[in-house]
Amino acid sequence: MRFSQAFIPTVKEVPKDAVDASHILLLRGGYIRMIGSGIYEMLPLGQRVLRKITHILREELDASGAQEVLMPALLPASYFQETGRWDVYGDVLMRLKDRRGGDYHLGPTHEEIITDMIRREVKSYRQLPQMLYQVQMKYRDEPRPRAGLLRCREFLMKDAYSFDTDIEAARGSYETMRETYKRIFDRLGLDYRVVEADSGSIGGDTSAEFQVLAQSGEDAIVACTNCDYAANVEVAEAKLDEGGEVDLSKTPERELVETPGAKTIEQVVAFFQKRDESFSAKRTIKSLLYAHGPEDSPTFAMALVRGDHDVNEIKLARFLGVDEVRLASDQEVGRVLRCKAGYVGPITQEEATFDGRVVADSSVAALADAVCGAAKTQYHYEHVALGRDFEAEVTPLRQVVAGDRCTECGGVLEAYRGIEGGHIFILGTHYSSKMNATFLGEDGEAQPIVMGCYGIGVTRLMAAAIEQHHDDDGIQWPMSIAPFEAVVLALGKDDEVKEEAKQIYDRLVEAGVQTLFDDRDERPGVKFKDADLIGIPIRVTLGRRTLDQGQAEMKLRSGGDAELYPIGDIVAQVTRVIGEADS
RNA sequence: CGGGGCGUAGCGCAGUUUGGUAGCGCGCACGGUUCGGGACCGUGAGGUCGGAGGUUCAAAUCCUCUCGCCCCGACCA
Repeated sequence: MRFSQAFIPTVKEVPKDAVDASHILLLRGGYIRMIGSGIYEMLPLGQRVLRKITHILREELDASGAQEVLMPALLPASYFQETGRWDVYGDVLMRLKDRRGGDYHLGPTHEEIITDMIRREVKSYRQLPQMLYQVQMKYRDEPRPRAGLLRCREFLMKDAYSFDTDIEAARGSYETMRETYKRIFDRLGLDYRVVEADSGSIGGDTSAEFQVLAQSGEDAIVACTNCDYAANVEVAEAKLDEGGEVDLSKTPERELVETPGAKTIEQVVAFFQKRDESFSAKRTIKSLLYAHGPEDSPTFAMALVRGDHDVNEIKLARFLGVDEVRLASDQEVGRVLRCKAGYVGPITQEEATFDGRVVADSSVAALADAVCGAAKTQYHYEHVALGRDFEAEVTPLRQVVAGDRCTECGGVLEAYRGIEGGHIFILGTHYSSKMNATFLGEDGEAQPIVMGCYGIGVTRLMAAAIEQHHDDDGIQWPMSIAPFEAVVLALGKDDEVKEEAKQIYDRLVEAGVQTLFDDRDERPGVKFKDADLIGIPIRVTLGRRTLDQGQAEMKLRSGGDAELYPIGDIVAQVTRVIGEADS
């Protein structure tokens, strides 16, 4: 492609509304444009990258035995109504009506549709297993689209679904996909971790996320420095804090202390540090009132963690045996405990009795002499201990943090931020039983098909790759997904230089190298800046000076110095670099 | 949904406090000089000031309503 004829509208200034590196660079490099909140156009460069990514996806999925299909994006409501997700999905579903008033929506994911496709055709165990996938736009009315392509309302996704006769076979499909995904993410040139994750509202029990490591990631994950264990902090486990008998013999009697204005752990610590400089949040108990169940008559439970820890709400909900919990409002705290939020504690005052469940993290059980809220506005207790001053059910309840010990091997856990690039699930019979997708087994009995589903956010990965591979000047694409493998710069207006550069370009194209030829009537600086911004991995530069020596220059966008080669060797050098990147 | 911010030329912004003929930089067009890291000089085109209503002799500026976008949080296969 000749740059002079290409539609690559690069921009010098940073667009006002972009904050994240990938968003800024995709906009500046002329890859994408926004036409509405969370809705983007793919310009030629962007579309080329997308095609590179989907090409890799298709190659690996086809090789694993999966077959590509294409389902509609526009869906009649009846399918989601069948499984209840028409209601469960709430505002996230992009809903619309046809001219007759019939309910429709745009597909946020396609479990129901593919299950219907299968149930209509599959009658016998002989027709299983099946693994189907598609690459298609998905629609979600996100509460808050953000960061360009990282969280959109319309986004390209590869979704795959497996159908097996029993759970063992389904596990096999899941493992196959897990390995396929690893090959895909490796080929995309991404630094990632496969982590244990929450299955969320899609249902099912076993799932893993493919997290692309990046500072700007929305997800917090931990990974063991010693073994393979890695998990989203939503579900991460850590070795329990040293249990054993807590020695209470030296713990003084509980004492009510007036702590004016000390509503946060920070303020409480500051207050007690006035008397004892060594006092820290590790000696406090943070008490939080949670609500669950119906909004109009919720049930309350109290969660206790050490002051320097955070409650893991997913663990709390699971322990309580409910779908989800939410923090009680200030009004609810006042009604239930007769004190203000900030002074909540497990030991209630006589004017209020708390009859809900009290759940404490195991680290709280290890405290022999702690400070906690007194459930009385402006007061805290000091010298309290679980088992002596109050009772609670003890369970791992807190969010795992860096420095915690791995449950598998005892190694130290490290914290990362990650971008969820892929998610694989074993769904079991969650959808097939609701939708009556059954087959006849060898014994002639009808039974529900066992399913799995596997997603990869294609547009999101395009942005994630940039979050991971860029510098101040622009993008540094991995070779496998770069819009072009090489760019040839012809410097100056010199016709001879231009002609020679054109010949290098022609020979590269002939050698099968995807090449962009910057033949524009621009000053050298502009061409260098654009080449860096767009991020093409290999840059070949020809100027008057190098031409006079019969040489051209090759430089890698990823770093290193520019090297001069005889013009006749340039093609071989470029193909060598591409070959090395492939292996 | 809660909190904060922003809508003025294609892009980035000033002008709004204190109403009085809409400006700057980049980009764009033309001419000239320049040509290995986003050149310089000159000339020029380009704006319903997000939209609607109101106050006023007069509104980008004041008032009311409304739409859109961004950030933090809540939320999120």
